[in-house]
Formats: sequence, C-alpha cells, structure tokens
Amino acid sequence: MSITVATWNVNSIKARLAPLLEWLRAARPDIVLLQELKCTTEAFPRAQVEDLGYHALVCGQKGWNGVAILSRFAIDPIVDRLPGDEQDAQARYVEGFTGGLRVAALYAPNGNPVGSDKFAYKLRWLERLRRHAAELLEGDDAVVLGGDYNVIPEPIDCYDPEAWRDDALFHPESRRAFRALVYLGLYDAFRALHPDEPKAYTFWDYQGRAFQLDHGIRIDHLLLSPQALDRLERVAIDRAPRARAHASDHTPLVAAFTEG
DNA sequence: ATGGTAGGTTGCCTA
Repeated sequence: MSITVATWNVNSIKARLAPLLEWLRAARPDIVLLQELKCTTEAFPRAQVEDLGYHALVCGQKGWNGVAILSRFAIDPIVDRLPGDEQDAQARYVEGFTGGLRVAALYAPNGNPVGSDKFAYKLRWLERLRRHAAELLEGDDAVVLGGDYNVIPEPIDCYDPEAWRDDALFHPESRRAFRALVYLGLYDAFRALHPDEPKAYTFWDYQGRAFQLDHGIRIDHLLLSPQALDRLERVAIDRAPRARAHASDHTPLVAAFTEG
C-alpha cells in the first residue's frame, strides 16, 4: 500500500465543489492540499468532504487566497500562517502532520506586475518560506510542501518562455527564490522522477483557448525533504479535471509514497 | 493590437 498526496489550486471552493467531490470519488487521493479556496474558514464545505471520509484543516479568509489540507487520516494542526511577518494576514499557508507525513498546503503570491509592491511581497514571502523550510529540514520528518508556488522553474516548464519573459512567474528573481528552496535540500517531486519530460503543465489560462492549444505552465509543485523523497514511488499530473466544463485553471498533481 | 476569461470584497480587483 502507498499513500497518495495531491495538490490542487481549485480557484474558488464554492465554484469548484462539485468537480472537487467528483474528483475525490474518482481518484481517491489520501491527502489533498488545496489552494485558492476564496472562502472563510467557516464557509468551507466541511460536511461534504467529511462525508467522503476526509478530515479537513482549513485556513481561509474572505474573498481571496485560502488553503486547506484534506486527509483520510486524522490531522494534527501545526501552523496556519507562514512565520516571519506578524503583519501578514493573507491565508496562504497551513501545515499539519497526517498519515506519517508533515504536509503543508501553500499558495505563493502571484507577484504581477514585476516591480510592484506585489512583486516585492512575493519575493519576501518565498524568502520566509525558505527560512521556514530550513527549520523543517533540521527535523527528521518526511516533509511534503505542496501548492501553487507561482513560479515556472525552468524554460522546459513553459510552452513559450519568450511569451512569459516579463511575467512575475518566470522572472529571474522568482526562479532564483525557487532554486533557493531546492538548494536547501528540497526535491521537486515531479522533476525527480521525470527530469526531462516536456509539456508537464499544471496550469492553463482561461483565455485564448490555452488548454486546447496546450499553452500551459508548470507552477504547482510538491517539494520533498530527503526522507519523503526516499519514499516517493510515482508522481503524475492528472489533466482530466482541467478538461471538464467549469474547470479550475489548475489541475491536480499527485504523488505516491510508500507507507512510513 | 494592451485584447482575451473566470471568480470574487463586482461595475473593479485579482489571477
């Protein structure tokens, strides 16, 4: 038996409840890291996911952002905010221990346009994540940091690097901040098992028939501690939910781990 | 050619 961990930016839990429940029934992931709930913690559809056998650890806010961990196993809450800035009230990080894994659901800032306050916030946020991840790596847990990093790590992760050259998701500073996480000793689960696979996208814009044309980018990632990497069996992008009507612009990324 | 789409704190902001 193995444990599957998925990450999925649903772009509004309210708008995506039916597709989410349908996917949970079909794919039966053990642990799901959700982003962009766009609802308060209180408004999260807890009963509906519990009916499918999931515990839920939710960190929401009104209107924007919002992250959650769903798990077939009980979840021990650890933190519901990214350390390093007490003034930051944006619901972008939740971490817990479940199924023998320390998991976090994270939603990094988009950061557009480059040079704005939002871009500076993105870089500060990723640096806070780096500092927190460094602390996590001092422990012995198998750690899975999953979510929408809003970073295209390499040209191979983008259908047209030239078209994204001036975007905050592909800016050299954003890519550098992502590499700084890897240099700590975290492993990009997808690239660990599929180092040269092109067109491994997790996001396609709603505009311009991007999905039909496969104009995608890979910005949703599962970063693993060495202890988690040792247990990684397989990882895949499930394009099926993106192909459905009324889809999120992101699709799930799913990894399987041996039981610890 | 600064468009196009989708969702929300909706007639504008975020992505």
